[in-house]
Amino acid sequence: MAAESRTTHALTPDPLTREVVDLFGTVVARFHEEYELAASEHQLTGAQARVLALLAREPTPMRQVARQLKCEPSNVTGIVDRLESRGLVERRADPADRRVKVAAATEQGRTTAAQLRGGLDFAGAPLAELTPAERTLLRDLLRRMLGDDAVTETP
Amino acid sequence: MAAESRTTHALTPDPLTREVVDLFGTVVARFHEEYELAASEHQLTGAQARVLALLAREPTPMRQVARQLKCEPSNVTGIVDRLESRGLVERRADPADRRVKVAAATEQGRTTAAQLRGGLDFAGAPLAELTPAERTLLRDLLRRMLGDDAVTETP
DNA sequence: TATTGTTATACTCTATAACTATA
DNA sequence: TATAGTTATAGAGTATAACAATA
Repeated sequence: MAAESRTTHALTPDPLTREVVDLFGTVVARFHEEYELAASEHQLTGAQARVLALLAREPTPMRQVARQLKCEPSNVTGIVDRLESRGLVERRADPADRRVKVAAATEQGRTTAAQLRGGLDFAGAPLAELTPAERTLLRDLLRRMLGDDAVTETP
Repeated sequence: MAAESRTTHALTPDPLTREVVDLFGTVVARFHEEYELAASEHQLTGAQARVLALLAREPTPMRQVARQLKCEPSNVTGIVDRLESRGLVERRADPADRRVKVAAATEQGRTTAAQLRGGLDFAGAPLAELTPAERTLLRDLLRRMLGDDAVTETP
C-alpha cells in the first residue's frame, strides 16, 4: 500500500479506479431504473417494493425493517400502512413482546413479490452479454470486493 | 395461478446469474449509502448532489438536466432553486434562444462538487481489495456488460 | 427507565396539469 | 402551433420530536 493512500486516493484516484467507479455509477443508475420500473408495473413505489420483497422473505418487526432499510422507524409505519391497505402485507402481534408488531407479506403479497423479482430484467439484459465463464469471473471479483457479508446477504 | 411457465429466464434464472444480480444489488445499496452520506456532509440531498455534479461538469439547460436525471422538468426548477439560493448554482440566459435557461455551477459550486466527489469513499474502500490487474479485469467486464454507451457516459 | 410503534410536523422529491414567454 | 421553464397541486419518502403501551 502506498504511503499516502488514505487521505490521497479519494481526491486523486488513479484513472483505472476512477473508471471502475464511474462504471459502477452507471450500473447503479440502470439497476435503479429497472427496479423502479418493475415496481411501478405493480403500482408500487421503490420503497414499497423493497419492503414487500423483504417481508416476502421473512416476517419482520417494524423496527428491524427500518434498520434494514436504513431509515427511521417512523417512515416504516406509512410504507407498511400503504401495503397493508392493499392487502399485500399484514401486521401480527408478537406473543413474546406485546410492544412488537411483526409485518408479514400476505399470500397475495408473496405472489406480487415473486412477480416483481421476475420482472427485474436486469438479470437478463446486461449480463447476457457475458459468457458463463465471464459471469463467474465477475461474481468472484464482486465477492472479493464486497467481502464475506455480501454472500450472506443473498436471500 | 400455478407458475409453471418458463417463458422467461427471469422467473428461474440460473444460480450464477442470480448471484451476480444479488451482488450488484449489494453494490447498488452501498453506493447509494455512500453517496447520500457524502451529500449530507455538505447539507445536500442526493438529488441536489447529482444535479450539482452534473452542472460542475458542464452548464446545462434545465430541460436537459431533467432528461439526464430522468425526471420531469418541473422538478428541476425546485432543485436548482435550492442550489441557487445557496450560491452553488446560477441560471444564465441563452443568447441563441431566449426561452432557455442554462444552469451552471458557480465557483463555489464547483469546489463543493469536487469535495463531494473526493468524499465518496466508494472508490477507496471496496476497490482497494482488488489488485490493479483485477480492477482492469473488472473494468473490462463492466464495459462489456454495459455496452459502448457506458464508456461515453464517463465524465 | 428504556424500548416499540405510532403520530405530528416539516421538508424534499416526484408526476401531472396549467400557465408564460418565447419560437 | 410548439417548446422551455415555471407554478400549483397532490402524493410519497424522509428525519425529528413527542406520545402511548409495554417491558
